[in-house]
Amino acid sequence: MKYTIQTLYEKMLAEMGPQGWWPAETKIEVAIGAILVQNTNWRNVARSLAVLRKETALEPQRILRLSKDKLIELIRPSGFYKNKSRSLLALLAWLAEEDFDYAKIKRKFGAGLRKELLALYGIGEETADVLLVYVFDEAEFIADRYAQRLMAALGLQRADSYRKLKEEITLPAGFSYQAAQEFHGLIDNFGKHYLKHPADFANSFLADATLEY
DNA sequence: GGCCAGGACACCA
DNA sequence: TGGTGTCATGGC
Repeated sequence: MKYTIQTLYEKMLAEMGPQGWWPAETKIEVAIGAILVQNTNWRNVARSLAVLRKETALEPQRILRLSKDKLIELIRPSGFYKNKSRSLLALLAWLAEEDFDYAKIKRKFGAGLRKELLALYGIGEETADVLLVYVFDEAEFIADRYAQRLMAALGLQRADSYRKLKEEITLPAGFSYQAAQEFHGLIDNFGKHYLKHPADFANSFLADATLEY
């Protein structure tokens, strides 16, 4: 079976259903989680968010007022706490410049928003795209490891790095940010179930699928 | 008990 | 540009 990005998304959604990939009540919670989850199991992130919530109610201004050592203590379960505490403060301070008004920030930077995010310490391509999709409501393709593995399994040649895949894949016109959110959740959960080992893919509903883009 | 997860950065050639 | 070492916790 041959798929386009659009029909692949529809197929995965039909087979797997909505994933509810990012468990968060607010956008600031997504932003915090996006930093903490870098190369880390979500289970560990959930621990950090729980204690962080107890201490600060996840109010960014309260987090910004924490001492460095206190912040490190709170996010410790997520690992890489030295880097992540610095990243978190950088992102929150940047968002605070516009009072966490995400629409205003979008208007301010326009198409340059991604580059602005990348300039912040600790925010690379994947985290930048995650923030664009889940915080700034933009339809971006998140070319993470699971996406790379999936697209490679579907026959895509240049899918072996974030940037290569990002250049290869363009979301269809009219693809909504909600669809981009869901697509990412579908891809990552598909990967967890069917791409842990190369042979698993053969048992999936995409076993005979190829991507025609 | 080693391996790895919902990455990014510094350093090197 | 691309490859490697480092950062760290907790589950399996």
